[in-house]
Amino acid sequence: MPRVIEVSTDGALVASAFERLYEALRRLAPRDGLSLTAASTLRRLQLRGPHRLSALHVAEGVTQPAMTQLVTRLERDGLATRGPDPADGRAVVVTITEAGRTLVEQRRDRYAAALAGVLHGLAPAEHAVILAALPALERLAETIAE
Amino acid sequence: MPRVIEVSTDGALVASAFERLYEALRRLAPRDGLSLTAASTLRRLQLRGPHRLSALHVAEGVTQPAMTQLVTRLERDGLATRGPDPADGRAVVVTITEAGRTLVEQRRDRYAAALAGVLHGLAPAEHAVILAALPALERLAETIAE
DNA sequence: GTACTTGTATAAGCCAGTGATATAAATCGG
DNA sequence: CCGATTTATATCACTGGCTTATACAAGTAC
Repeated sequence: MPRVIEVSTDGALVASAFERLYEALRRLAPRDGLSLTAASTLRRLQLRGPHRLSALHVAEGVTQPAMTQLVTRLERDGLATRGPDPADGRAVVVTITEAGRTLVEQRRDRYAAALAGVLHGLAPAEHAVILAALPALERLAETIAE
Repeated sequence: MPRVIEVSTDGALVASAFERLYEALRRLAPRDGLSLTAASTLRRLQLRGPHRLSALHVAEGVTQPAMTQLVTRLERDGLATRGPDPADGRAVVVTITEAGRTLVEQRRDRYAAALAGVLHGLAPAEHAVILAALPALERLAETIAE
């Protein structure tokens, strides 16, 4: 049974806690008709600017047809636009619209408000230890994202 | 602009970090054809025993037809079974199968291994501060789940 | 026992993903 | 500079997973 005990124990501990946290965060997420991929793609477009469609499909970990269809829906809903790439006639450049930015900000605001409410229900010490762990958690996320 | 500054600032901080963490964890999740709801439902059945279909749909936050269909797929895939409720002729009791338990455990193991690998890449101090925050994060998850 | 309520199922429709394939633009070897 | 190949995107057919609306059978209340 023993095999790299320390690391695998930590992994199991963290996995168990993160499984529950993930489920909880899923329930906290705003229900405004954006799929997880749609929300993530919009955030990416807002934070890091226009992307080629192929860059988006790789970054979001979905197939290229899935991203083509997602961009079509985003465009139809006025959240993003397709444009040509002056440097490559085959490529499509996807850009977030003002409405898209507004939606991303609204989602973040609502999410933040919901989280603030929940944090409020914790003991000050619990609150503090979570705040203290945030930089490490962001590093963890960064590491996973490669 | 200022409105309950302290809490809303914490909420925004935590929201920003959790948004990224959530995305990262989503990428880390095993791709074995189980939807988020399917995985969550199986975990619930494993941890807390058989449930009536109506209890599952409420707990998982989906509509009743969605749960009927999910249970149908779980049954078809041999991961759960439908049974009668001796106390109520209308009700259906859903029970996880051995194959279902095995799948849940495999997922958790793979998830734990992946997380352990990532944690390994962090500095010891980061690792430690995350471990220290786990109980508070579990409490947070509990609070969200009501 | 009729009327109401509750638990589940069915139907129709949209969104979101897949693999296979098509097509146009770019690149490359001769 | 031209045919062959590669690259970027789109289209097609299909499945899964969710929704609302509705049907129906079993329990409950009078």
